[in-house]
Amino acid sequence: MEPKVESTDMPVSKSRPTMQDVAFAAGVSLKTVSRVVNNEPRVDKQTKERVNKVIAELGFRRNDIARSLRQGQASSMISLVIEDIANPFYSHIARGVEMVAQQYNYMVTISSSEENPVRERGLVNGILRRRVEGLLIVPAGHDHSYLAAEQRLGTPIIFLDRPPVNLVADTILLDNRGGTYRAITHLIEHGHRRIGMIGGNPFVFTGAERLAGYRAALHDHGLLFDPSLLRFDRDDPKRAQEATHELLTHPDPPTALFATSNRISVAVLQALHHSTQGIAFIGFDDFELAAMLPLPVTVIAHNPLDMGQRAAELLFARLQGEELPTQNLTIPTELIIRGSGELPPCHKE
Amino acid sequence: MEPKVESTDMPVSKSRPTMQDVAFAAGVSLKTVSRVVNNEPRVDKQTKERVNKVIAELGFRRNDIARSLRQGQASSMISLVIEDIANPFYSHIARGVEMVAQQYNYMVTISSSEENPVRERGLVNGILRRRVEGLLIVPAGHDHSYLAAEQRLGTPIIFLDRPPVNLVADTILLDNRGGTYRAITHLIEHGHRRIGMIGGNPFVFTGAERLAGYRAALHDHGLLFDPSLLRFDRDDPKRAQEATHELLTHPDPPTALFATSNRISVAVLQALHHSTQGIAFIGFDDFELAAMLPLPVTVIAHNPLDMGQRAAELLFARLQGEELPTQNLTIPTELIIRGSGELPPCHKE
DNA sequence: TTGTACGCGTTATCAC
DNA sequence: GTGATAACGCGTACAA
Repeated sequence: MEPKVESTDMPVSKSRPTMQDVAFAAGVSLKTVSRVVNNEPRVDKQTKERVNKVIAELGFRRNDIARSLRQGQASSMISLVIEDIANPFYSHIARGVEMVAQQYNYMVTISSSEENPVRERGLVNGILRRRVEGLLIVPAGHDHSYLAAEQRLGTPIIFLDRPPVNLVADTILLDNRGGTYRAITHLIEHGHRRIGMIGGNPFVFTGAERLAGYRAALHDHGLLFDPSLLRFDRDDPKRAQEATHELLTHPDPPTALFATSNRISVAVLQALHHSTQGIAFIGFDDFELAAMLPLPVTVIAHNPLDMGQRAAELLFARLQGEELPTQNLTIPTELIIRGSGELPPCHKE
Repeated sequence: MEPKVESTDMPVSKSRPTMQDVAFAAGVSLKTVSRVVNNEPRVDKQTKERVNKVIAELGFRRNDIARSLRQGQASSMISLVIEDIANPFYSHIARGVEMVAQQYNYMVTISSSEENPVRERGLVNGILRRRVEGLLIVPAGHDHSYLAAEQRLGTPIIFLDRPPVNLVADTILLDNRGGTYRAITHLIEHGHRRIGMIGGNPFVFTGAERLAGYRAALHDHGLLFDPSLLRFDRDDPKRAQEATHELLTHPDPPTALFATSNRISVAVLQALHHSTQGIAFIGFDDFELAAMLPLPVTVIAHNPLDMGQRAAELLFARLQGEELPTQNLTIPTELIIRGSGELPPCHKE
């Protein structure tokens, strides 16, 4: 296909028109074009029209890279680093962030760290080299002291879902411990004494907090903590299903299960699907269709979209120079009773 | 050149260290620092070490904005414009795009158009002003001729899920018509003669294609096309549920339903949840837990992550100068039989 | 109202 | 090996 040549006296070149080109074609100075482009007040009506016409003809578009270089650091971009955008928890956070960013005419870059500290650091370095104005991060790494210099230079950095390590920064967390405590207590109140828990990495902040909530609930109700009822590092669906089977065939099996994330919940429920044992179940994180399964699923729910919005709002407040002390927000959780968490203990036979 | 009034000594305060600062502190020239930073070959081992030490001390980070200004348009960023990142269909596309982009050390900006042409255009303009190197877009607008100039300047633009209007560009689509044809045929083969369809906007490309597939399947099997069995503009869950009830209470009701998207499927299934009528159902798009509902859901499935990957791969091929004719790819769909689509017709009583 | 000169932080060119 | 100088495309300060 031949590119269609348009009827201009300017040759259709392969290079992008600049303000200089526009100025030349309109017979004005570069600065005048700049004024028109940026809607500055003192420009003659006719000059403005002529310039705008040329801009349209040439298909000129302001180069925001050059602009932000000149203006300091106004790249009008912020970045979000999460674990995996395909996970609904993170995609809802991303949506919340983006909604706020659009109000400010900012773009958002989104990168998935895949829970890999090395990758995370590479991503963050790339982001900062591009001089984005702010960073929202769900950290995977275990040391964020390397961000201190960046913070001092004025780049707002906000941690979501997990706190920073070796760094003081704004942080927005879920009530992991309280939510889990609530879930376990709920099961205990329904008569359960042996409650299995299937989770991810127990050394990651959220994992540790949820484990702490589990232990606290047992302790406060005078129940024994039995490590043989716990399975960790089960973020992989296959491994979560294996864990489920292990617990079901435990010599003294649990009568209830608690899963610490949406992904794990789904895998566990799949494993339980063909089981005839009516085992009680509660999961951390709500998920679509939880209410429509044969046995509707009781969950600890929260609002990740809100989490993203509040994080972004805080970021923009800082970008606009508001002087706030370091913020530590906690998003509340809620027990949604649907049926699976209210089953009574039912011993195998 | 003479007056070097600034930066006599003093540790860095509020301003970001530049190569100039590093050069001064290391007692070398600007260019030498540049060589070290970019790992250029001809630098003395010792000089390199010294410079690197100063870089670490000062916390210097290359300014990629300035770099890309100088280098032409190497912003190392591409952009993805979709309808809503919180929708699993789009978040999986995004994941696929990002996986490929990471291999090339590119960042991805993601923006949600919310199916609004005006917003879409605003987003695209902002993206192009920032001199992003390539654009992947699920278009909402009905005229993309304004992108022709940008294309000629060499920016690869790839359309996903829907084709461009008034523009020739690479396009990656689903087999909407074929998938729908397959679903409807499947229902017909199971004895259905009256098949309801609940969809979104029938004038959007995907909607029109799916409707065409529906009509073709009916026609090829000698069945009458009855418009009273169709409901459109039901992307909103509430409205999809209303549509379901309308069809269930139709004087001569359908014995099977087809929903044209994941969102609509979920809403329809919720509406059917408390219905006692055993109506057959197939949905376009697979979704998590479809297999685990009381009546496992038969769907027309496809692979959005693959769609994102292939789009991104095509984009990078073009960025690297490969001269290909305009590509028109189609992602295949697959009928996944789970039970809901195999119910026989069951007349109300 | 409009134009000139310079600087933003980096890389390319071409000397030394 | 290393360094001086000129771009890149735009905005700021100030002059005309």
